[in-house]
Amino acid sequence: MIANLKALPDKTIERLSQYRRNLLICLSKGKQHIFSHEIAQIHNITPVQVRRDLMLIGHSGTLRKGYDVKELIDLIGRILDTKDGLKVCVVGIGNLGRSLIGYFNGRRSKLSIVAGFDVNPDKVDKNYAGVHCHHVDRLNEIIKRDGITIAIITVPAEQAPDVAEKLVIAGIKGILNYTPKSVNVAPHVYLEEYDMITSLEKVAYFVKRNGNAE
Amino acid sequence: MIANLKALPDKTIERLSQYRRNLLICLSKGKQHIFSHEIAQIHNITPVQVRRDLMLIGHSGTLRKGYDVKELIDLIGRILDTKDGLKVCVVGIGNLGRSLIGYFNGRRSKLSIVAGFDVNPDKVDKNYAGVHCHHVDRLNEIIKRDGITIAIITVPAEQAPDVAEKLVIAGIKGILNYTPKSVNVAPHVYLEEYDMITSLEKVAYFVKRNGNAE
DNA sequence: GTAACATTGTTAAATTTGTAACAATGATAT
DNA sequence: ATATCATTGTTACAAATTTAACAATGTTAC
Repeated sequence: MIANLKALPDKTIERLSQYRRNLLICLSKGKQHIFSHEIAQIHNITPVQVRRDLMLIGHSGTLRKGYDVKELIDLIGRILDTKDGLKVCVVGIGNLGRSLIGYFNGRRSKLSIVAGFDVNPDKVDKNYAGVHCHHVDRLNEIIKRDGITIAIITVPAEQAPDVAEKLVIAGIKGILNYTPKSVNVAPHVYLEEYDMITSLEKVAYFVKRNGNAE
Repeated sequence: MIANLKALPDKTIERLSQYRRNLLICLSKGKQHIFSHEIAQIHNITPVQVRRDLMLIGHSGTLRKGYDVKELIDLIGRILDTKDGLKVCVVGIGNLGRSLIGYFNGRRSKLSIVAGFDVNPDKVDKNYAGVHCHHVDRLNEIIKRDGITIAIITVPAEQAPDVAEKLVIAGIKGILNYTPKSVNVAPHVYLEEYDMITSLEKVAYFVKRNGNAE
């Protein structure tokens, strides 16, 4: 690895992922160079922030010509991706789980959802957008067999802590928990949690606030 | 309104929403008092942060007895909720849209999803978990008719900017955008964006990082 | 009744994140 | 050839958020 010895800020990582996605679209449209203010506009942020992020990853643009789109995509890839990619599983094949699988499939080459898990016998051994669904009882076995390192939890909230525990035992290194129930994991496991209800209540709060202010 | 004249920090709002959800569970189990460190443990945060949040909303606990669960729930309600509630619509009745509707229905009394929209004729005029799906062409009409103030966007990414624009014109006050495409809205409209791919790539980055460190 | 203690509420420090300011630079116009 | 200009890269500043420190206080144990 070249220069990313010091950890990049969380928020920069998030933005890099987003930059890349849109840069790929730009590239597919034949755009070869892009200015910081163009990237900024796409993402509703300031050009300064874009330049700062790119500075942090050590990318240099050309004065008056902007950044080379292809180079930038490659560099972000070297930061975000692993050489051989990582395998992901989804635990809980409800609407949300299926939505994630469908959303993802074929989009990002270096991350791939390779397995699903559910307790419902109607779902077990069926395929969802090309992903095979196993019974949760086989969690440990399949994760180890296939070398899966990342798991997404989309089961009913009550079951989340239990699932998380099993995932950690199975050797999972990163968890994305979409249930409203926070889970505990060993410190070496990276945990990211997101809860849609919270987001909606937050929006509601600010709508209420703006209304009061008028 | 009593004391929330000064805006509360974003993150505090998010946590309040989560506290309340778990406090309701505690209450239903008959627990009447709770300590800051108990709340903290549920949410994987520090007791200090909990106390600080509660300080900000002006709640007082009883020394050595903790916080009165019911009082706290009520106070958070006074901050987050509006008296008559707010109406929400979901634009895009795919897996994610349906997941949100199912997830939400009946859970929070003060926010209710009252309408869905889609372009697919197979979905139009059907019900999803009790929510009627209209054709997107009727967006403006229905939003105004029913007094909907909040919208969740779960359409394919390319269509997000266009949908957002229509929503703003229809008078929506808050938008929750779940597509990877960032949208522009007038400054008086509160916008929250979340992208699942970004979260997953972020988890992958930190998994990679932890691995390298070893 | 007194001392020890657990727990709260608050102020201060540290960290993280975003914004502004501006020098450096090379292309473009005249 | 020179001046102007747009744009980058970087440093310094500001705002938001988290963490630490600790005084205040009422409860419990003795």
